[in-house]
Amino acid sequence: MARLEKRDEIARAALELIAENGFHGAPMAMIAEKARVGAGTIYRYFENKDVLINELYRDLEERLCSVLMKGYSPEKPLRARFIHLGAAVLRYCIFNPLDFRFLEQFHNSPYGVVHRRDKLFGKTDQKDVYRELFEEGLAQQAIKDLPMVVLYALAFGPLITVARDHILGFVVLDDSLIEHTVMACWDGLKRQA
Amino acid sequence: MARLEKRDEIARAALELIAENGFHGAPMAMIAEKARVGAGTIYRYFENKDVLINELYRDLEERLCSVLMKGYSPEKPLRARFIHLGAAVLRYCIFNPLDFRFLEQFHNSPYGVVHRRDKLFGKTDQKDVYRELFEEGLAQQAIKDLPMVVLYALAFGPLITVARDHILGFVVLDDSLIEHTVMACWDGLKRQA
Amino acid sequence: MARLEKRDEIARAALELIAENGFHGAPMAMIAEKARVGAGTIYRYFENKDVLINELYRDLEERLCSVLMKGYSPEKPLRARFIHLGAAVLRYCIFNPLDFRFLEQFHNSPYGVVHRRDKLFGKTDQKDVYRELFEEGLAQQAIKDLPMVVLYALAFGPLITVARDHILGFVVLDDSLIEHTVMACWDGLKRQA
Amino acid sequence: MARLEKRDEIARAALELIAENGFHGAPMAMIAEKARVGAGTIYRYFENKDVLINELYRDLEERLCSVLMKGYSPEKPLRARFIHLGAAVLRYCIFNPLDFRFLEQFHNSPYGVVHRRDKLFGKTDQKDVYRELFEEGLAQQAIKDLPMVVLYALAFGPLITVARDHILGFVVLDDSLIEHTVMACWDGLKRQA
DNA sequence: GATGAATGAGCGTTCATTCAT
DNA sequence: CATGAATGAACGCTCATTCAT
Repeated sequence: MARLEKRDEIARAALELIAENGFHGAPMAMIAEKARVGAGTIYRYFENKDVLINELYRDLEERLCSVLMKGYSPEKPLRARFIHLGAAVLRYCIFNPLDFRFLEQFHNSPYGVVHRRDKLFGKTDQKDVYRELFEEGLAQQAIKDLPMVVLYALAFGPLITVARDHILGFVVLDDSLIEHTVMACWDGLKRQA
Repeated sequence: MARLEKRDEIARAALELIAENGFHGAPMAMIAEKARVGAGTIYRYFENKDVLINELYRDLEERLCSVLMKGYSPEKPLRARFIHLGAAVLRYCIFNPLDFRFLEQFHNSPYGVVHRRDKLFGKTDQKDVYRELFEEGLAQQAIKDLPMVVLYALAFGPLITVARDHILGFVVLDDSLIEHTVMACWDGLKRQA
Repeated sequence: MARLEKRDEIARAALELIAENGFHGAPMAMIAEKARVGAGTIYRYFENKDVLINELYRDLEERLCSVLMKGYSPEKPLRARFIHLGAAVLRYCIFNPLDFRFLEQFHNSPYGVVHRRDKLFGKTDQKDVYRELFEEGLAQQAIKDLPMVVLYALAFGPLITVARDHILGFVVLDDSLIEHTVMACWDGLKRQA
Repeated sequence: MARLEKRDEIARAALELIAENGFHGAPMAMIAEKARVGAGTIYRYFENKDVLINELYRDLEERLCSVLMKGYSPEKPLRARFIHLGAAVLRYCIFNPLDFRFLEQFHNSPYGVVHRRDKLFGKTDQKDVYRELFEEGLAQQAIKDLPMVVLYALAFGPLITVARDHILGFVVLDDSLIEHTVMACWDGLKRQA
């Protein structure tokens, strides 16, 4: 098995177990077993459990980001772009429930806090398609004049909540409902007439 | 120290530690130490850690609920009532960050899932002021015709996100911003012209 | 409640719980509850758990001894006397399963060893009807010339085993079977032709 | 150290401590210390304390059984065979006092009750040399017509009692005394002329 | 005298991490 | 390199005993 394959095997196993059972329901030994490697082997690829979790998150963010950008065209109107992105996020979460569950675990933990702080206050220079979109909307006076953080909240807050409820079976999101939910988020963002 | 005082001492210590470090960062021994009682003492007041956590939640829910209803008048128009509730929730979270952090930990855990399921699908008969408000809004065709679960998401999703960001210091919510944020949530809910 | 009544209440509760659950399945708090007294109260009557257990045993031994002697007449022939005693022991055990279970727990524990040592090697001066009977049998050359300890074993070993099996439901001892079992023990003891 | 050596080290330590102090006087930490391994190591070899105890018993039963059968020839007369077995049991207990003390602890505990029930009422298909012997004796009308359970009691009850007393130093069993004791047990079993 | 709340050492068990093979 | 046996600190919880009321 090539080096990268083994790393992936471990990452997949870890993500799955953490998604299903939380950080504390995913002991390293269980991850090793699921990945069909020795327990010690994990430490050749990841310095320790914290590092493993953070790298898992990075991988996931990248994957999600590339999905979001598929079919995204900056020429379209703001609303259409927002709805494209929102629907893509929601669909990704729904069709990749393990990824979503992991993301939730991550965000709701000390890991997530640190990560979010870094993201909001520089420390990272990755361009953020949402930030761009919001800034453009602000410049055009198309969306409400609220702090960036609040705009994020209005856009993502409902999506995350609704995705979790779908995965838990509290609601069934079909294509139409996804669209309507994202449109409702837009209504929250946009300047009202 | 009176019985109730000691119970409260333990509850406060537990809530604080859980809020700050999560369930797994709040061992019983540490709770005992913080509450300045013996480790065994906790078990005179709470059958076990699970029960402690659930009672903490119950207490908190009650406290929050009574705050929400203070000054709530069912005669006011829908929008005004929604904004009253939303602003009250947000203010509570901001001024009681430990309570809020605890609530988040709780909701994002098996405890929370069970609780939410019971709440959504009967099993509890406490009347829910939000549900009533949404049902009235639906009947009046004032808010969007979406499943109850989605309405909750549109109403609470942004508030929770924004409350967390305030507590983490990513944004400062003053009275005006609180009001505007809640109004934006209402825009998300209400039927657009 | 008079002092002795309360002592008895505690003793009965303790015996019952120990019989049913073993020493470690009978916490002091549970004994107190069953005896309807405060946990601390037990310590007014018994210095500590060890003392309680030993006194329980003493009480029981006394009770058993008095039952054995009921209807015992030293004038009857050896065999008849032996059978009287053996059947009485067996019947007592069967009709007082809690007492028997307690005795077993006691004998099979460090308590029992100490007690037995004291009994065999003096330290106690209570006269022992069995010892007398055996000594008489030895003198008459009616029973086998074996050490006293072995004679005890031949007499009691089977009775204890069979009593336990009855209580556990592995066999049902009726009057006839009791008699035959005790007679078989006598066959073990007596000098064969 | 090889895997089996370490398992044995743990098993020996556990057996010794349990024999000397009972199940509750043999905490896992103490077993680990005596076996010179870490506390967690025990759990690589035995799922938990219950399993450890049951495996200890199994091992012991096997050892004892193989000793019993050494030199046992089914062609010999009943009495000779019985005496061979009885003397072998007694000798084993005397020369392996830790094993014997452990067996006693085991039999006098919930573990033992379950095990005995299974043994008496099927659930196990291992052939039992004693049962065979008794059945043959019954068929030949050589031993008393009593329930199997009572026959066991007459055969083993005295042996167990006497073995314990030897180990505790209350009597010294030499070869001659062993033989005479077992013969006395036979007298208890056999039909009297 | 009687109480029962409080204690804290001790229990069985888990698991992130190390290191000899 | 890869392994997985070994570790031991830490966990949730129990209970004999004490002592303020």
